[in-house]
Amino acid sequence: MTAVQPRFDAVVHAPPRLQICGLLAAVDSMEFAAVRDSVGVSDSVLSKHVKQLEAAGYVKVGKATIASRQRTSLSLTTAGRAAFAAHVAELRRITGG
Amino acid sequence: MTAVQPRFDAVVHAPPRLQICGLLAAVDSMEFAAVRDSVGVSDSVLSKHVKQLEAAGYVKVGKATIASRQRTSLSLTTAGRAAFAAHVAELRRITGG
DNA sequence: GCTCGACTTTCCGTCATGGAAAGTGACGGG
DNA sequence: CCCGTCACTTTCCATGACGGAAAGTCGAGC
Repeated sequence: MTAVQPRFDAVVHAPPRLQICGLLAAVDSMEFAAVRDSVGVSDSVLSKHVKQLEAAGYVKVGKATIASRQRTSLSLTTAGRAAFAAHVAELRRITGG
Repeated sequence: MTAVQPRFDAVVHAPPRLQICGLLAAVDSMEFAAVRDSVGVSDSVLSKHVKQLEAAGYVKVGKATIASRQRTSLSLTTAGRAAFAAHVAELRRITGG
């Protein structure tokens, strides 16, 4: 049984962060700008939410200077994927999925 | 096509209210005390959340004096079921369900 | 040294939320 | 009839989360 233990996680539940996690869960990593545009928030707002996810140990921020341009890549950590999966499981439980 | 249009609904999204809607979606109606205990909140908190759901037209509150005891029953309105379904659909979309 | 791009942080006002406690209305008892 | 109880409701109050705007930071390049 690889069933995830449902666990409500407030850090993941907030709308903007749920979207961020949802996006990152589907890929290996995504760039800051791409996430910002997909989620539809401003730089400062995304930055602040990412900071919270990072503080929780859910997101890893990768800074890199590629082609003389600063590129910040975001990706979920193992803990982040686990927390997201657990939270999604809890949502399904609550919503009768 | 009985597909529900995904639509994020902040009123439904808040944890306590998501639980309330989840409970009510599964039944015809439930009593105030049962919901309060299932959700695990205090009288005042449940009352306030129910009030918000009622204001949004999602929940119908039925007052009845049965067996000399006040009984408040809660149930989702048609709009409430629609909003809940739409929100759940949106959550699935976001979480890659 | 200065500017630019790409984020970050700070500042600030607003709104949501929960706990505690007082308030309300309908009964049933004394 | 007045009183206490039950089952909620409302009010009061203290946090804390959020977002927008604007200033700040940092490496690259001119």
